[in-house]
Amino acid sequence: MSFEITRNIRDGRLGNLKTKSGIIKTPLFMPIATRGVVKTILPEEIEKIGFEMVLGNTYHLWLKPGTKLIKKYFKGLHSFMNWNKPILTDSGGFQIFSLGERARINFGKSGVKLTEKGVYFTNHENGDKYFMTPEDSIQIQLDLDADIIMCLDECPSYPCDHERAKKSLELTIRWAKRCKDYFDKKTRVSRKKPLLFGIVQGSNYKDLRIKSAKDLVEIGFDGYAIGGVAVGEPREKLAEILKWTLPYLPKDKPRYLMGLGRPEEIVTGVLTGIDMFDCVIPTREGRHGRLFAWKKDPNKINLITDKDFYDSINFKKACYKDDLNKINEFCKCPLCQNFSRAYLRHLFSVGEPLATRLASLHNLNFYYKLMKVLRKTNE
RNA sequence: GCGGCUAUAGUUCAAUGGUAGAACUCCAGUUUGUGGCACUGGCCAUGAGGGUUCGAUUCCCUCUAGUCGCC
Repeated sequence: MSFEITRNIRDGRLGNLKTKSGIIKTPLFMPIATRGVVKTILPEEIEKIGFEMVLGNTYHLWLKPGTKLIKKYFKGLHSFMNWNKPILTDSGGFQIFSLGERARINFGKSGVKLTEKGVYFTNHENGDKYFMTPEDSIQIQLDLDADIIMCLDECPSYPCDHERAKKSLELTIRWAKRCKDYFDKKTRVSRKKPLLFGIVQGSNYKDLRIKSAKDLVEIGFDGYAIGGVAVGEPREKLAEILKWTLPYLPKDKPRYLMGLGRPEEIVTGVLTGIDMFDCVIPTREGRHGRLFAWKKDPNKINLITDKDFYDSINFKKACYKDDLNKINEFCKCPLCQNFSRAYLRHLFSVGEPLATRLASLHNLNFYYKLMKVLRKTNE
């Protein structure tokens, strides 16, 4: 397990991340395969675009189909979903809290209850009651045979006062220690160990972010994630939080900004020193008709100086009904190579599933190209 | 030709002698460790003419259009 820095981008790094399923280039973006599938997209298509790692979700996969099936009959998520490159699994912490709101809508109450030992929550789809400890989360992720696994954390929403944020991150730190202890015990004899990442919390308070980072580093992880970002705080807070936190994280370990983001936020992240990203934006917005388009040739863009490099266009709009142009002249995806704006708008307007597939493929191509350009920046 | 029925938003349908509602479309916005096609807003209507009435989209008459039945 190592993180080899090969080049510098300003304060950040460009490197190779070694996992048990292979060495992959950073900075990288992970498409989200919550339920063991990047919605509507085949693994071979993900790989063809260039992505080297996807994100699976402990929460969803635990509820359905359950780890018994995946572990016993498939020996892990790779074989189950037919993806043999690296997989990162989220711990489930974020979903228990973010989907608590959905459970509230469906069943009248969120059902989320935190205790020192673990968290009680309600399945947002059918109302079933569950209890998960930090140890459970690690065990599920080991059963899924992920390459990078995350500590169970509490992710408070915004706004969150200082006292609550402090209590929350202290619980997250105690849970992180338990995750690490359990992980070490369970992987002592393993030849191919996954990497275990800790998650920095602390809302948007400088002292708490620093404390969180220091305490995690003291426990010692294979990588460090920045969590609790893009939960409703003002956008300009992102760069601030990164600048507070990153100096306290070891330079020879990968840093992962959880859940982000928009293209310009990913640029900010890379330039500040983030190595890994994941986000629902390319796939979810694609499914809803919004597509990213380069304003100029991405191979000629300087992302350090050029802040206005793309458009985000809603192709459900009637103004594209008779638009015979390609979606984006700079894109090499199947949609842009073969179809018109009018055709895509038609597919969306009649609700054909191919619309969401083509749009997801397009946006994933955009995000991959963005990462590729960022890896070349200041080469 | 005779008789019945209908006429409300771009479309399909509500309601009412006193501010005309909904769904879809359309228009705008939202989506950040996934919501399987979502969410939040917004625009747009009583076929035409006359009568009764303080007031008619509503009741009455004529016309027009559609629709069904009969010859």
